Amino acid sequence: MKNQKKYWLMKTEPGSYSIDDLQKDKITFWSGVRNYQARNFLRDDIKKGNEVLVYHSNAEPSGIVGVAKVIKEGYPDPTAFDPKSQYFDETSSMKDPRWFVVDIQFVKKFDQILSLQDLKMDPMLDGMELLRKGQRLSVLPVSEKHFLHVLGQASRSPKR
DNA sequence: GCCAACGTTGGC
DNA sequence: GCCAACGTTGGC
Repeated sequence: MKNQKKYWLMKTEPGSYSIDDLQKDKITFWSGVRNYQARNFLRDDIKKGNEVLVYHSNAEPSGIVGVAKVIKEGYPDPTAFDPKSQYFDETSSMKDPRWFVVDIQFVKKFDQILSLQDLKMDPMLDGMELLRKGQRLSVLPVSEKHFLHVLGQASRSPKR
């Protein structure tokens, strides 16, 4: 069976790259992922046209801040080959690249962040990978049901 | 800054 | 292959 996952969540620390940076850049390559499970998603499973929830971690508050779309599938992470990059990895070679990236394009920034606290309190999101205790993966699959629900929550009129 | 919950490394 | 030591992530 082909892998049919279509929706993903990608974490970033807004201090290093935020949704605002993505909105400004329009397109970026999602670099610096140095975890094998996340690498496998980037290399094998994430397809052109897939949609991505952008998540701010180590933020105030942490939470989902917007949506992006995959426009180019996995290819070797150029920062792994760059000795000047903080993501440089001498064990990754051009011939046998160890780390991968995808290109994503900005789609939208939510009017209000969906904080981790909001997400945890939402019974519709029970079972969401992101909310699993100890979950540290920076690239995660999201079910269609959860993805659509998050979009719905984000487009509601702001709480006051 | 603390620390739980991971993932990775390397000795054996 | 086991597992202790170490490093990292990320909430709080």
